[in-house]
Amino acid sequence: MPAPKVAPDSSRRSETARRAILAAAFDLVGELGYAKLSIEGIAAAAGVGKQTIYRWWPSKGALLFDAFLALTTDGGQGGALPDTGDLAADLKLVLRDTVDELHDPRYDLPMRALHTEIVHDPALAADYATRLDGPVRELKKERLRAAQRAGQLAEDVDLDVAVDLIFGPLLNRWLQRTGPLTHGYADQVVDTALRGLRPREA
Amino acid sequence: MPAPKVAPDSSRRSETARRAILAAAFDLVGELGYAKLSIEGIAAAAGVGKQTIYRWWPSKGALLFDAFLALTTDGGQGGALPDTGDLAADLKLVLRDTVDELHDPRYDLPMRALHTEIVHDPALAADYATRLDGPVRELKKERLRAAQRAGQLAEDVDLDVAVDLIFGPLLNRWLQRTGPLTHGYADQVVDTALRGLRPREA
Amino acid sequence: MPAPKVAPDSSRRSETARRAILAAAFDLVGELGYAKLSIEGIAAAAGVGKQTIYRWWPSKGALLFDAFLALTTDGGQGGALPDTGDLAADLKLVLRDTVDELHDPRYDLPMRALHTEIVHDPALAADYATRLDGPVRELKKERLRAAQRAGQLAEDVDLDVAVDLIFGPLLNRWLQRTGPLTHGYADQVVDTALRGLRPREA
Amino acid sequence: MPAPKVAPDSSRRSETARRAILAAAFDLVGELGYAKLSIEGIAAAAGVGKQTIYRWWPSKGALLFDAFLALTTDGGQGGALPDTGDLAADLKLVLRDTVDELHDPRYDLPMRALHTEIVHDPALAADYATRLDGPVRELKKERLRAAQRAGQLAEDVDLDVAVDLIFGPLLNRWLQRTGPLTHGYADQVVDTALRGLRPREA
DNA sequence: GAATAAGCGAGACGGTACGTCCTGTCTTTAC
DNA sequence: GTAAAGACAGGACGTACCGTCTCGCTTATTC
Repeated sequence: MPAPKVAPDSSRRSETARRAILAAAFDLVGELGYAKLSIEGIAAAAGVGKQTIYRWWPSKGALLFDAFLALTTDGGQGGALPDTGDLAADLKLVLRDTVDELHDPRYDLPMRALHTEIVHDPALAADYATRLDGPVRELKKERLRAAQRAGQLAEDVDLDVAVDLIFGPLLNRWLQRTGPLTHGYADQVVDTALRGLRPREA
Repeated sequence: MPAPKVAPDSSRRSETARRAILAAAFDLVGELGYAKLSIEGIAAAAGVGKQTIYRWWPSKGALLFDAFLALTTDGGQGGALPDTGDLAADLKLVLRDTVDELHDPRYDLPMRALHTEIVHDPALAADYATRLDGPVRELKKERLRAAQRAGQLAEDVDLDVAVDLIFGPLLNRWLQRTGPLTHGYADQVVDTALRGLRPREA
Repeated sequence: MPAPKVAPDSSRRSETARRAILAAAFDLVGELGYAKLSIEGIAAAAGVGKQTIYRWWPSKGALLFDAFLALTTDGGQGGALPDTGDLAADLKLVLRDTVDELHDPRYDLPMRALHTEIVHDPALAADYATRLDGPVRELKKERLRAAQRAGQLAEDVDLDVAVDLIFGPLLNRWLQRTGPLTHGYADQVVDTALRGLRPREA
Repeated sequence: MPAPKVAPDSSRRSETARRAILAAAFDLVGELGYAKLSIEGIAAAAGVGKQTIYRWWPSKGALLFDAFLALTTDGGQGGALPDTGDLAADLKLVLRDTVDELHDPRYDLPMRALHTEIVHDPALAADYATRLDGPVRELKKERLRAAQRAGQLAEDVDLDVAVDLIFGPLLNRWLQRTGPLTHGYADQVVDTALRGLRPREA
């Protein structure tokens, strides 16, 4: 074996530095955007040596991801989706909230940055699927399952496809700016996804 | 007026150089990926001075976009979507083709690169919407309109929303690698989008 | 013969352009200094195409030289050195004038630029020797010859060496800034050169 | 205080890099001449990043100067001028050596380059005066002082002026190529400077 | 007086170098 | 052995000019 690149001993790790780095990363990407974000800048803003970043994160994307995760976990509502019994209303509520969040400049740039890294880095994408998207998707599917039990959703629908249909369009429109991101659009997506495109049978 | 930054006189422009640059850009992004793509590299590969690139394109994204556009236009099928009378079958055909294309390494990296630039550059996004996505979307909507006339699609469906529902999920899954991108998935998306999520009324 | 690079037909030459170029060159080198002087800048300042400069001058140095020559010729006093019969006094007068001229910011930068080019370009140096330094040196030698006839200068002195001794030190001190350039220094040089360094014989 | 531009910590400086840079600079200017000397070229030849040059030297001239200084110091004879008791003979010896050195292609181009930079950069000129010209000039004056003590040089001669008269003409003729640079010329300069231009009194 | 040819302003071109910024590695010093 | 600090080799950035070239236009010959 040619020097297995011993993993750093995380027990000695400075929690202060870690937090400062994640905070600086999140702040800076919000200020400067993805293109102008640099490890050097993050290190300086965090009052940290560059090596401390390189020691613990394999890539800028991984760092960005952790910064996101820290944020989500810390203030995370973590809760399940609302269930008032009216599936359409509940979904519209959630999607409208998402619309609002995507309009928040505090999240806009960092999330765009994260998505960029995911697009180009399969390892990060896997991490994202496991640790961020996965849990959230599970909550969504849980709500849909409840709807199935309540007879509001077809039994034979693949829940992953359902989630893609309901939650994907918003993300697309936001990332690609193919159209305005409004509450109205959120409602239309929910209605259309639930009802389907075909005409009602007479 | 704040320094009008006179546009260069495009009548003097070298068509040879333009083509070499677009070809080099497309080839290089396919070879190296987005992260390692450099203007310097493109210039060298195209046998062109860097200034010739900076003179005519405002950003790496714009160049990438033009490279794409040139490709699409040149070999473009340009044609409308198939219309056999069976909407679901036709859509599945198109989506399956898209799946295959997204698996083609020749397009994978360049398209990821382009999408990245679009995510971060509103001006480019607008250009994309107008010149690439727009026309294609129009073709899609045309097929859907035909389906409406044939009574296969509800009259009151917003066609843009419909397009988003049908064609968006594939793109999302490809970009974010949230799941395998298969013909089966394409079929499921079409069926689910058309039929809707709700149980059939008895 | 491999394409003898036909010389341009100077009969068609635009006198307007020529003058504008020389004036712009002189002005710009005075403003910006040698290092920041560019052909492109001169062409722009003169309202002239770059090619018009490249057509008529082989190098930046040659152009600079012509600019100098034009200036000297136009306003040139051209006259001989003063001859009041008192060699030392006459030389001091001339050297003091030189000191003043070298302090004139209007001439300082351009002359430094010209000297730089001469140092590095033998062809230009030859031109300089023939067309600028030569005539002036001849006038100096003429004055010294008169002094010889008047018994104020040794008959066996090499006049070129004499000129070097009298006029060189000022130039050196100015170019290399090895000391202050004053009237007093000019006087000292003349006295010392004339009298020699040896003690008077008792 | 307007941005103190903190000086780099020279204790961390790499001696290897420093030496490689100075050597490369000296070699390259000898090969290519001043005009074609580039920081980029020096960095490449020295196997060094450009930044390492920009970090430690403020200008190309300063680097050139250090390259010279290193050379002089390393192999420097450092010694005083010869003193056989015969001032004229000793000076001729030294000047003839200088003539030979100025004909040595190994020194010609680098010295011309250095002089060019000095002419245009007062800060560098000051450095030159202090660290290179100064010490050498002191040695020259020391020899002249000895001559004064031996009664071979007038007591009231300003030694700086004397040095200028004796050593300046060679430099001038070399830089401006106003005439051939020979041993004979060196001898003539010494004789004329010592004896003066005036006829001997009967 | 029409044809032809040169000079002209303009500016795009393939290049080189600039000086800056950042990368990821390495070394030094302090804790 | 981690951390802050920062020098290092390397490489891309976007800009400025280089010297060449080609474009229409103007201006002189020359037939």
